Amino acid sequence: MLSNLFKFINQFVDFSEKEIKSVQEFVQVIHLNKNEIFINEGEIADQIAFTNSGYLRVYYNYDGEEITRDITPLHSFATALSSFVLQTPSFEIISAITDCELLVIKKEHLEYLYSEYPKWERLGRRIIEEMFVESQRRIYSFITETAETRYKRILKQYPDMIHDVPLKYIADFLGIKLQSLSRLRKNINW
Amino acid sequence: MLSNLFKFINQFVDFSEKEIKSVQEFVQVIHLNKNEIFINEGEIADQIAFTNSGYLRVYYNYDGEEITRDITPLHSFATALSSFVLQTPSFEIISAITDCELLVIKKEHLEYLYSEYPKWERLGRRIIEEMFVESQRRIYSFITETAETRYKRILKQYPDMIHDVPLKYIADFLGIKLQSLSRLRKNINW
DNA sequence: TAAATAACTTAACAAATGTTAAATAAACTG
DNA sequence: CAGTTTATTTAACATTTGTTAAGTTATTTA
Repeated sequence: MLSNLFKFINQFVDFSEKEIKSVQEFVQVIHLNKNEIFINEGEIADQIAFTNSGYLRVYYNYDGEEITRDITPLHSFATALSSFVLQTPSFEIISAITDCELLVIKKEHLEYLYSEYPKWERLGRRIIEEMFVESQRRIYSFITETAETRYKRILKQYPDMIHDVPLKYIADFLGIKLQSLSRLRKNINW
Repeated sequence: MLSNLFKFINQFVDFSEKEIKSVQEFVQVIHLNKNEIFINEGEIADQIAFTNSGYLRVYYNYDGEEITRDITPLHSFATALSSFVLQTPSFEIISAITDCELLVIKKEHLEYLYSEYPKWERLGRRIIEEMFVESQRRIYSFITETAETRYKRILKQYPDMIHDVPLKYIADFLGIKLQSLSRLRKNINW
């Protein structure tokens, strides 16, 4: 059940048997059905999820419309980040695009692990660093690439995503409208 | 000399006198003239800078052109992040837009502080979290806002920047061409 | 200070993306 | 399976941004 998580974690730090054990009492497995909400608007995000299976999306309401800012790839972490970090009410909503199995840990438990096990603090920092690098990469792609190139990049980087995630969410993720994505797909130049 | 840095640090953690002292032996003050390079392409970024005064830009060569991905606000941290984190050759270049005074710490010293003082690890994590939140905010603005709105946001968020930073860099930062920024400034709708 | 370079603006036309409004296709639900 | 909802496509026209090629203004340097 936790093996994907451990595989992920071991990319960043070497955990002893005991340190690995330390997580088990805090991690909770939850299942979300498609369209179920993990973190709602106005709530203070007190949990972070590792996606064991399925896709989540991070979106927010803007002018009466839902705008998807992020789609979490498989086996990655997701939370309403600014709410989680600053403990302020979330303007972001996180919900399940497909049925999901999540490994969830509460912020207070994470803080406990941070203070009790230095390697956990290190892990937290390394994961955030990694997410930050990816986020910067995405900014690059908004600055230099066309929507078509960004779309091809998704196909390459997350080939499974296209099967399970509706195009309207992918369009948002790319920063264009659904209709523009549809047109772009038709005229795509391989 | 270090007071801006301490002010910045104390937003995130409470350092004791002794912990504050721990930084002083590792922080080096350097001055860059306008256009001088702090981290070059191909180099492995082994330092991170706090901008005590002046503006840096992070850019890279793309198709023979320089593309500015980031302009560091005053009193913030800058490095070629993915190179610094992964210790791989940097494709990014960091250079001084204006004369700069930087407080610089080497990665090895930072790692030492991380391992020796848990609060430093915490500080590192908190600062990265903060940078990550800002980076996500920027992705939002690429997805939902027009270039005009993004430009107005810079004016509001960093009112001094406009005096010291050439528009060509700001245009890159906004993800548009210089000429488009110029047109947008003319037609701006307040 | 004159010449040179860099920064910024303008304009005409091209390309990309948005908007509105529909039609079709696919997936759910009773 | 029929009806309904959701997903996707298409098309015409509008708006935004890019491209190219100038020009003007400001700043730097000999």
